[in-house]
Amino acid sequence: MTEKKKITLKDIARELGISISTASRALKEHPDIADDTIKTVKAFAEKHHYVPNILAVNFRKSRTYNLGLIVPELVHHFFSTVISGAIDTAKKHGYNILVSQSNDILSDETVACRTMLASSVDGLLISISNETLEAAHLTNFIEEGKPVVQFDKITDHIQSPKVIVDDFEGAYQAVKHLIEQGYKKIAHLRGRREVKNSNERARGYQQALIDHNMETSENWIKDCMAINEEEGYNFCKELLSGDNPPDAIFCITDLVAFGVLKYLKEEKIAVPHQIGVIGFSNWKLAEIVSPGLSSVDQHGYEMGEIATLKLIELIKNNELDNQEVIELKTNLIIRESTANKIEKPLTIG
Amino acid sequence: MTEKKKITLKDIARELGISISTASRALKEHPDIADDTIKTVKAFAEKHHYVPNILAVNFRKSRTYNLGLIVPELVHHFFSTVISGAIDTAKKHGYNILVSQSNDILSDETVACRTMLASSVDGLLISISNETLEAAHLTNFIEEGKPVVQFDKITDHIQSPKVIVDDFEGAYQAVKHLIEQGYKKIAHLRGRREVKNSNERARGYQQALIDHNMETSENWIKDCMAINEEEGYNFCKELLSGDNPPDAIFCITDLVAFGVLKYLKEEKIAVPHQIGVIGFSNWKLAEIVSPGLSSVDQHGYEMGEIATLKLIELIKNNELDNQEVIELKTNLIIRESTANKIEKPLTIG
DNA sequence: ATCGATTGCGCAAACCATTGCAGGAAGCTT
DNA sequence: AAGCTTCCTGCAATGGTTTGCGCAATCGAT
Repeated sequence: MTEKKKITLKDIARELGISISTASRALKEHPDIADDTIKTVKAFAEKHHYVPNILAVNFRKSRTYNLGLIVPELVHHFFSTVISGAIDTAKKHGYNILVSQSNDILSDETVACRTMLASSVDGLLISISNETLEAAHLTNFIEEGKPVVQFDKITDHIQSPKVIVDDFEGAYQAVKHLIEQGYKKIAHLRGRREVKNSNERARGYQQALIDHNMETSENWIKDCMAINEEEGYNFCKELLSGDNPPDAIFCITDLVAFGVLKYLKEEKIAVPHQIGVIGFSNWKLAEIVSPGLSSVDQHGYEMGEIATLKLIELIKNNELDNQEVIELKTNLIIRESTANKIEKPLTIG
Repeated sequence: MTEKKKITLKDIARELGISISTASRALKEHPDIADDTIKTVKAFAEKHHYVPNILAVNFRKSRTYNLGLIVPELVHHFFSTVISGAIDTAKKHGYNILVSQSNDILSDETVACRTMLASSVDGLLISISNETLEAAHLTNFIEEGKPVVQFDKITDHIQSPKVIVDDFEGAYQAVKHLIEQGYKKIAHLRGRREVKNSNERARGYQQALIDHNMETSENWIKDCMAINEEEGYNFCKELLSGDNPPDAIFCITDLVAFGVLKYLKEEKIAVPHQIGVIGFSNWKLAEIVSPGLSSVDQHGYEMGEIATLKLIELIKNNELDNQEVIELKTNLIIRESTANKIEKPLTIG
């Protein structure tokens, strides 16, 4: 195979009759080196396609310019959007991203962390699994002097910057919107009680109801465990078969909302006129299904960008005790599924 | 701040009064080393949490155990599924995956390749962009002695193993299915002419029509350039407004099919009874929309697995001239959107 | 002519693990 | 007792780059 032989600083030095250190410094335009020398060395390097041996550089500097990124699930619209933002941002700053997934299983997450640490990433971006209630595996990073930035699904058990979405406010706005559309009995298909985001959204839901003096009922709140379409379908059925059924449903995420929509369609219950439905996350599907699903956009790409920028900043400054919380605002995206009373052109934003 | 000081072989050697080489060999249970020594060294290493400096090891071995992975788009159901398979497989074999995206732009792809090469991945997994008509950036890899494995979207301009889906057969089966359901005038929203997969699918479409003596028409074939929902919508409109409109549409991908479904719904044209629709790729959405979209499953996860396994194999054997083509069979997934005549329970698979 | 500053460059150590080779020690055979 | 294994261990080089420090030469100022 035509393996191009790579030349090293040593080769340059030998050929040009200078020392290795001079060659090294010349390539970096070090002020100690004469312009002529710099020019010669650079020309020679160029001509012979000199590329520094990155492995040697990494070794010398104890840096890899690789960042670890762990998400619960890779095949997931929101997370892949975040990853996309992270990768693009990292690239801009000369970093690569090493991706791994926890499948929402703590042991997988721990292993992923270990692998990342072993392969010497310079820092870690993580959205924790549902099972992650303590954070020894994350503390390891900090102890090794490698910063961690959490995003979206976070834990307070380690001190690190956190980039999150204002789940409370997003939920509040979603429910407020339902109220403004004239819905009176608003149900919530919520997520697990151990997961902070779920609790925040549930809190937003409740606060909005209270602030607007709306009817509430424990029966209108259902706990989704798996957060999938099927749960949406089943809980919707359950909600509508009880007495005093709701006339609108706020779902923890779009996927659940799709299940709801599916059930309603099967039962020929009109959306949005008989029942309003709103999701969360603004998946690609939300704009594609009909009726279009109103949802709350979480700005995943931006979240990836910001978290990555923050991490790079920490690495550069060797900061390990930063605890900044960056909260992104959500965007209410109004589509047909909640266009109940108001017939005027839909507002977005 | 509590940076644990990492200990090195040197420390072990000093503390135990042996040489560095003995320490190194003891940890590897080298036969030259006395059992007692091995036990002592291991105990000491364990106690002080010795971890070999991976950077030094990489440097010494010129290996990183990192694999590069480049896809056109990250936020994409099929590709994220492939990535998921690749990551899980890599992890099992002690490799990490470095992910990057080309956005279907050649220059981005080239840059991504360069970055990957510079950061010294041990090999590359790539699905090329629509714009990639030559492959100098890929040849670079081979020249550096780093194997490349292509998957899904491939080019014949470099010699490398390729993991692909049998697009021809998948398309053939999809169209055959439409024919069997009694559709008579089958249209095809195809992809770009420069893209191999598109051509294969179009070929499968045509062959199926020919083999079953079906009516054909140039007017029933439309070229999608962006491969999005909008194109599906517009071309569907165009198809149905011409004379001799089709009664079934085979779409290059599910996203296009969703556009088609949307138009049909707006126009209140019944699917599958007036028009049958089938997609390709079996996106998550396909099972969620209603009517459920029939599609062709490409086994993305498996593709990721296989491509990664192949790459690791090449790396281990230092093979650079392998040109094996691994072709995965597709799965026809039948849902409501094509259930025209036949009312019996739907078969899947 | 001397001193001091400045400029340009090289020596060598350091980073850490790996490994070929040499050699010492102990135990065995003749 | 000399010679021969067998076992165990250490020396030292290797990989490529970076960097602190020191040295030499040059130049200007006194």
